[in-house]
Amino acid sequence: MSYNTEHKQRTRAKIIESARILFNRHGFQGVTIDMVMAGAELTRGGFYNHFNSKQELHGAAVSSFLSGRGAIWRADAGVDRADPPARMARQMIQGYLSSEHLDDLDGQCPMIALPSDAARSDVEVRSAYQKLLVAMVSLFEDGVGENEAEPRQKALSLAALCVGGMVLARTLPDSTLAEEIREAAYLTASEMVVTQ
Amino acid sequence: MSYNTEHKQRTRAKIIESARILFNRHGFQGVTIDMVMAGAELTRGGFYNHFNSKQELHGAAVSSFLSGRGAIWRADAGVDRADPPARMARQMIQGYLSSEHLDDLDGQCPMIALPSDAARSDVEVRSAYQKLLVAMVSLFEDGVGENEAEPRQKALSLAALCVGGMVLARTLPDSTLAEEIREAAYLTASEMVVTQ
DNA sequence: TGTACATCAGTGAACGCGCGTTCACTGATGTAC
DNA sequence: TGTACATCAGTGAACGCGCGTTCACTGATGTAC
Repeated sequence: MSYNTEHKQRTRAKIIESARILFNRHGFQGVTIDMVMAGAELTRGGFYNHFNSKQELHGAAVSSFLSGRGAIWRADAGVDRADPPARMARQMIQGYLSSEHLDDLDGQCPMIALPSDAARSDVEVRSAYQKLLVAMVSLFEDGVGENEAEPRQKALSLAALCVGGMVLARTLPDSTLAEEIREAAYLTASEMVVTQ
Repeated sequence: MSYNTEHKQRTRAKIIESARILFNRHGFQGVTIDMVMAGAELTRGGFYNHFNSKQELHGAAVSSFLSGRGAIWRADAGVDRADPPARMARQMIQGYLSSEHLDDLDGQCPMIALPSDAARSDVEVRSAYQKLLVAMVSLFEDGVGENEAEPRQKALSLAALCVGGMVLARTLPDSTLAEEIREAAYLTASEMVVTQ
C-alpha cells in the first residue's frame, strides 16, 4: 500500500480543475496534456495514472462543473435553493446573462466556452454537457411553471436564449454589439419569467 | 501571361467551398489543408498560391456563406426579399429552426457549426461571423419593427434564440431532447414575431 | 520503536504520427513575332 | 498559321514542430515483523 486513496483523489481533482479552466480559456484542442499537468503542478507522464485519454478528461472537466465551480458561481449569482423557484430562475437569468459572466473566462459555464468542441466529442462527453443543460432547464421549468401555459417550452427557450446570447456575445469582435446582444437577451429572458 | 484571371478565381472559389463544407462537418481544427484541397480536386502544395494561411481560409469560408450557400439556403426556406419584412422574418425563423437545418451538416449556418472556433479566431475571422449575425439581426429588426416597442431588443433576442437553440440541439446526445429544444425555440421565436 | 520491504504516484525521456508550411520543379496556357 | 518563349497555377516531396501516448525508472508512503 503506498499513499492512501484520498491522496490520489486530491491529485485527480487538481488535474480536473486545471483542465476545466484551461479548456474554458483555450478550447479542448487548444490545450495540451502538458499544460493541464503543469497547471496542476505535476508533470506530463503522470496523467495516464488518472485518465485513459484526453477525451476522458474532457468529460470529467465538464461533469465537475455542476457541483464544483458552478456551485460557487450560483452562490455568487444569488441562486439559492432555499428561495422560491421563480426567484431562483430570475437570479439564474441575471447571473448567466451578466457582463461579469461574459468576462469570466475561467469560471464561465462550459456550454458557452466549448459549444462546438462539445458537438464533436464522443457520447460520454456530450452526455456531460447534456446534464448541464438538463439542470438549467429544470431550474427554469420550476421557476416558470406557476402561472404559465407551456412551462417546458418556455424553460427550453430560456436555456437557448441564455446560451445563445452568451455564445454570440463571445464571438463578436465589436464589444459594443456584444454587450448589446447580451443585454437584449437578458431583458427578453427576464420578461419571459415575470409576466404572462 | 499564363491562364486568365477567371481560371484562378474559379479555383479559389472551389477551395473555399470545399473548406466551408469540411469546416461545417469537422470544425476548423478537424480539417487539414490536404482535406480541403482534395475536396477541391487539387493537391496540397497549391494552397498557398491562393491563401496565406489556414486562418485566412477560415475567414473566406465564413464570408462566402452569405452570398453563396446561404443564398441557396434562404431560397429553399422561402426567405424572399420581395416579401413584406414580417413574412421574411417568419420564414427565416421557420427555416433556421427547422429539423432540416439541424440535419444539414453541409449547408448549415456557420454560427451553428463553429461557435467556439469562431470565438478563438483572429479578428478578421470573427468579423466574418459578425457580418452573418448583423445580417440576421437586421432582417429580424425589419420584420419585427412594425408594431413593436423595442424592435432591436427583440431582433437581437431572436438571433440568440435561433443560434442558441440550434447549437444546443447539435450538442445533445439525446436526439429526442434535441428535437424538443429546437421545436421549443421555434415556437417561442414564432410567438415573438406574430404578436405584440 | 526501528528496519526491510512492497506498492504505486509521479518523473522525464522517447516514440510516432500528423499537419501547416515551404520549395524546386512541371506543364498548360497565352503572347510575340 | 506556326513556333519559340514567358508566366505562373498546380504538383508532390520534404521540413520542422507539436502533441498524445508509452515506458523504464524513482522515491515517498504505508505495512509487516
